[in-house]
Amino acid sequence: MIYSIKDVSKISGLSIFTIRFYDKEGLLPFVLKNSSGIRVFTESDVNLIQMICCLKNTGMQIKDIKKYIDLCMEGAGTIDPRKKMLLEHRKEILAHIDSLNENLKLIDSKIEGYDSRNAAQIVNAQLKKLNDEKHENGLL
Amino acid sequence: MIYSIKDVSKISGLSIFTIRFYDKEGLLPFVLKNSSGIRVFTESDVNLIQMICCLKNTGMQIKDIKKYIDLCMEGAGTIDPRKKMLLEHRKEILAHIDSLNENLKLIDSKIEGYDSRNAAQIVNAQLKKLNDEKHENGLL
DNA sequence: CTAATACCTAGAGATATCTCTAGGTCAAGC
DNA sequence: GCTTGACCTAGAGATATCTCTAGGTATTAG
Repeated sequence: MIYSIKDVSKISGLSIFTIRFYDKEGLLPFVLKNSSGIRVFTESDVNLIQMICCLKNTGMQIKDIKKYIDLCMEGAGTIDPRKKMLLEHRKEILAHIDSLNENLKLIDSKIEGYDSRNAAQIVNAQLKKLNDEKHENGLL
Repeated sequence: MIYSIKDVSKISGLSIFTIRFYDKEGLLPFVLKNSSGIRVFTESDVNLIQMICCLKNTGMQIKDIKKYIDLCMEGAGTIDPRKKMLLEHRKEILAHIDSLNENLKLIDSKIEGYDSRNAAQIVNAQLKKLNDEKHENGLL
């Protein structure tokens, strides 16, 4: 099974422009071209592109993804440094998740604050209404 | 207690340049200047800046943070839309965390794959060594 | 044969977010 | 009075990541 750039765009969610841009940046050295100069993607190319998306989605910069891909192209001898990169990146993702959860606390407390302020406003409005009624009834 | 821009930089982790940039972008309409034109930050300014950092750290764009701050400046009447914004943003953060965890799975499986490939290589090396020894000993 | 379509490259433009520079003001200490 | 240091503004420059345009080629359907 081979894929056109359009196919890969649909599969990966990257725009065609972005795929070409990634190629220009050296992220896709494994993608071959046919005799007319058109990119022809294999199953394994698509898998690698999915991995690139995965790294990108988790915040890895293009230049670092390139380092990883370059290691992949060098063959099985680079499994150790590749694994090291992924473990390092893994740590950063976990730290990022922690940071998001931490920041979420402040946001949640803000939301709660708004709830209680709203509640206070409602209570105040009700008290005011009661008070007004008393005035109307000449009780105060 | 009042703070200089340098103090706020230390407290917030933002560079002085960034604080001024945020002010230029309209994120800090609450910060007053003294008669010499120097920014003077109050306790509550610092708190709001922490909130801005929190929104920024969780991926909110500056133009959206500005919308939130503008609502804050309008007073208590905007609590509902502010709360709505935060709830919406909260949802996005949770989705982002989910996406990170999802991508993490692929990365983890890749790391595992490297582990087993490494293990396989070690086994192969050992088998090769045994084989070589047998050859040396004339057993094969 | 021609027109439509999908692809190509090189390079310009866009976007978001800083980051820094130049040139100036102002207050404090010597 | 002068220097030093922290601050100011306006605007240029940097960075990362796309996004698009112009101009051209190859394939295919009518």
